[in-house]
Amino acid sequence: MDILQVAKRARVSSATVSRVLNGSNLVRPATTERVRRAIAELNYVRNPNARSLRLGRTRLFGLIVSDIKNPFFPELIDAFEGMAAEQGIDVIFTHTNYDTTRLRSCIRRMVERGVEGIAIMTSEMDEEALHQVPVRGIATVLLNQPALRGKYRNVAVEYSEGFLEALKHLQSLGHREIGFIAGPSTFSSALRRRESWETAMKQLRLPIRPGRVVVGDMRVEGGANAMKGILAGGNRPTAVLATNDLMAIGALHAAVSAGIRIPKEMSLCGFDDLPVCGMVVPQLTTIQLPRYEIAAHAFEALLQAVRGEKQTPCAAVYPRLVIRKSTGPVAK
Amino acid sequence: MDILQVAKRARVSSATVSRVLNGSNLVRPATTERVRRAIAELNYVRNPNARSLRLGRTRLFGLIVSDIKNPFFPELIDAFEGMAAEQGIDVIFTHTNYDTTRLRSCIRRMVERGVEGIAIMTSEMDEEALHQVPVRGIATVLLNQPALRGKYRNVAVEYSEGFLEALKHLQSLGHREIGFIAGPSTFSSALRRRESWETAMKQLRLPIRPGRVVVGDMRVEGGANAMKGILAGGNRPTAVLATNDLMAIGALHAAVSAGIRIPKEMSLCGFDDLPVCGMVVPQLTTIQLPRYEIAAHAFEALLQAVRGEKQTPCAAVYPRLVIRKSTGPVAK
DNA sequence: CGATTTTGTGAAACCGCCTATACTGGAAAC
DNA sequence: GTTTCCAGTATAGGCGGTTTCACAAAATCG
Repeated sequence: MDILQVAKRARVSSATVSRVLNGSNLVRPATTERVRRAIAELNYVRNPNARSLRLGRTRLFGLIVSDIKNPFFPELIDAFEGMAAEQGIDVIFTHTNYDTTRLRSCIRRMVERGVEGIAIMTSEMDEEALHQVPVRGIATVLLNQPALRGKYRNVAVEYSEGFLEALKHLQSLGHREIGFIAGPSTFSSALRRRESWETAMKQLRLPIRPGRVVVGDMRVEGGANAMKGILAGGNRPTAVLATNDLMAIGALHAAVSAGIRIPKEMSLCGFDDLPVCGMVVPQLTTIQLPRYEIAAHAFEALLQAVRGEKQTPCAAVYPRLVIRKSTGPVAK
Repeated sequence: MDILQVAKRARVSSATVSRVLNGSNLVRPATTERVRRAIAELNYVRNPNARSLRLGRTRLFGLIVSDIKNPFFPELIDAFEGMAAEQGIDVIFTHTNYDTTRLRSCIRRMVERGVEGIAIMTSEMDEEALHQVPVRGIATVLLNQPALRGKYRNVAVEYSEGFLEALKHLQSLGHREIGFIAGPSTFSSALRRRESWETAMKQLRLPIRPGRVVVGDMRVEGGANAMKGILAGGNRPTAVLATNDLMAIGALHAAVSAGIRIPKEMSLCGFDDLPVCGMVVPQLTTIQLPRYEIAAHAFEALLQAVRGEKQTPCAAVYPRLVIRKSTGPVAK
């Protein structure tokens, strides 16, 4: 079922069929029509391998995420894939499970598959694994890896902005004693969020007291435990921020179990804005990570690189506060 | 950077390099070693297009889902992609947004890309769109499309089993007056769930009363409205099942807002077992759809087909009840 | 009406890899 | 010492497209 069959049926040469297929304007309308009909009649589909081989372009992007089950990623994938579809680009997709070794093999698979660009939207990173990529002229874009800025395209998340906005919101409600549920410092993103929180606290002259920062495991459980820790300590804060929504939800459970009413007796704010934030009671105030924007920037960067356009400088996205029901005026 | 460069450097012919690459055993070890070194030195990666073109095999599967943002799908994708990676198969991924037109173009893109198998895990379906696939000998597996059984491989979900188990559970708690929040009948999966519920109700001799079945839009909002409808009617049921978890959660919100305590005054049961079920208060009892199993069956079916093995008969998965905190003994 | 330009089409050369077939040199058999 | 055989390697063709270039047919012009 190749181009030659079509050519024969339309009584033209394969070259003409190819021209019709590619919308060349130097084929007579009548001929075009004949070819079109032959294509339809034979139900012909062109072979992308032959095409890519000849053209040296695959129109294929790779997308690597850490963990698709983490609700942060689906929206990102959704947006990325949608934009790709619009451009006639297919996306091959893999996930690493936060495993650097798997990241390596993912990258390798993509390179072997001949992708023209790779978006590595993982929280873990391995500079070694990246080395093989740029050598082959494959465009690469990373998520929030400022350390590698300059070498690779990067979509930066300006966490501080988000925390600043959230803290201002709490401050305006009268809160001054604010706790923080951090993540393990082995997660680069957790670490960065924690630093950004501290920066924002200092900027607003809010006190960071010992025992007010508790570490959780980034999951619901961990958030619950962290909140128990906070409640156990004396001098309870009037508001608590969490590194991510899952921990905020855990904290919510723990607080409710302890008989603390949210937001009446304590305000709570998460980070990420997962869909679940609107489903818990009370609905969770949170700092929204603009996932669509991240995907859009990443895709745009790859597209520019592939097209050989000049690269716009490193993109940044700004988290935004989403006020729901879990924050309120400080109890008198 | 082709095989010839490598051949030149290793002072052999391209044929020998190819043999080394493909693990042929008729190359002398010393030669193999020379070629290996040349490959490493040149950092050579073979061109998958040329390879696929020659071999007629792409080692590429397509995966189509309705909506990756629906938490039902990520786990499925995760499992599918994981199994594919183990087999050295890449996965190209698209989503339809429940749009039949998009399904068509998705399938088309996959066919053009030359996938060897397509898993169409969507809730919408269009038999027309499928026609082009088997013609090209591309393996296809559908999710829960009994109408097309026989023509295509199919992973069937035996909804009735799940409903039966849930209803027995409720029955054992003393419930007899059980309501149902259905989905729009335009969704084939919603329709099938509703029918299965009715079947199970009849089987257990439970009464299906008018006004007890309310339709929602499959989202949280719709569930809340449906519950309001149920509460507005007289003769309130003591337990309510929902077609999916999101609507069950909406129903939960509505019930709580109306001052009804769950599960003390009313039991509630969802369907799907999304991660969010464990995060709401009270945690939601639900019927679990075994997503990993679905993915596994689908992948296995494609793999068998591609390998030309004889097809095992149509696979089926059985939902299972997960009892949490939203169901309890009927109020006296 | 012949010369020149434009326009449409075909032949053939690739793209990088695999592999059937042909060939080589040396070991084994005679 | 020749023949036979075989492991190891090279040559060449083809997978299905695209594209350059050459050429024929039609259109334009003097």
